[in-house]
Amino acid sequence: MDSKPNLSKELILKTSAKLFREKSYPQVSMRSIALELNVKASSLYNHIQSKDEILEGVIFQLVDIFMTTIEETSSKSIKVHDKLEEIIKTHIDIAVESPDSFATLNNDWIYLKGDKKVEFISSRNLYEKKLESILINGINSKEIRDANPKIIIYQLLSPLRNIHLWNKKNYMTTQELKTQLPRLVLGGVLR
Amino acid sequence: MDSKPNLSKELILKTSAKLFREKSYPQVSMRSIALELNVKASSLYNHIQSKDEILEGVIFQLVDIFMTTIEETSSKSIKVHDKLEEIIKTHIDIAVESPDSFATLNNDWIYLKGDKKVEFISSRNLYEKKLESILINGINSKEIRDANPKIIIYQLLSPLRNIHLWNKKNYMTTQELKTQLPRLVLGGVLR
DNA sequence: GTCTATAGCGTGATAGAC
DNA sequence: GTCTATCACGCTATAGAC
Repeated sequence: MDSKPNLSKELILKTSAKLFREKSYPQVSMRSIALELNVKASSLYNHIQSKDEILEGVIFQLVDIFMTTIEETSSKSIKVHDKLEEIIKTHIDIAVESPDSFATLNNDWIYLKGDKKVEFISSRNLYEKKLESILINGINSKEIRDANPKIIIYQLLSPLRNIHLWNKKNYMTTQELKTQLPRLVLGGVLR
Repeated sequence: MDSKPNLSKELILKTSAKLFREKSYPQVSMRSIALELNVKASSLYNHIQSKDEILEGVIFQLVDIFMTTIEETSSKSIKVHDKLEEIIKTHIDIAVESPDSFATLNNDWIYLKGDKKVEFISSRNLYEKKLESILINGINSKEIRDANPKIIIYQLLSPLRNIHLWNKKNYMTTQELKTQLPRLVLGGVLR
């Protein structure tokens, strides 16, 4: 950012997410966010109430998307295999489209405070419950290997929550990710 | 810790790792470490030089173990499948035996500074290189599905680096992890 | 709506008595 | 080797001029 842009909450969130990803939330000061935006730190407070509010904004923008899409996918009348593939592709889409917020969501949620932290953890638990019930359906219908569903969830979600790391290094294209990842991830799950 | 123990560097590292895991490195003050040990913060400095040194100690204890074991596994004359299984089991062992240090290694390495951060990243890259060359051997010998090795690494390492999270919730026993995880993880990889 | 100046606080670390 | 006291610093956030 060289010239002085029109400051807005949205711009502050976007810029902050980039810095949070690079250095993590506690290492990013209000001064450093302001510097990136070519203003003084005190100017930020005309658009946001606190540093916490920035973190909450970045994270819950994505939480809302994840919760909406898992709800939609859950309620579709399609095969379990297709539901899982849809979930995987949604993760890839979000990680590719908003890599900074995605990284912040996954790395910096611990720095949420009070109610917001509780809300985040509840949402995450609910997401995992939805996924678990899809998996249990798949186990019952013999579409999915009969293993502990908790382990399967962990086996599915761990790579998905790290896509931003691996994608950053440009080891592979988004297209390659989208074709190879579902096959590879689901290869150990389906039967 | 109720009574006053004999302070030592080892005890400080162990106690700190527990706190780092709970709250992350920047949120753990020297005062809070001291409180946990029933001493004053200034007393810690008779056993360690700085807060940074604590983090480095916790992390590199495990880095050394990982680097030694990957080296050993690499050079064994066994099937690729068995090498991968050994690597997975080593991760489980370390995560079960030293969950606090393991969590700190995976979550808080970004807070390393200067040379130590560089050294950490080099080690991690070297570890991944070793794993990659095992995988490439497996692809050549047709033991492993022909996919982008970088994606396979990511698919293998992501769950392994999160074992402490899932194990903490006691969803499954260590034994269950050791039997189910390799089968599940490798199911998508082997052919 | 942005600025300068500063309040108020918590931090890592040190000096020096015991 | 542990303590009390304290320094120096960087942080979030606010007050008030423009």
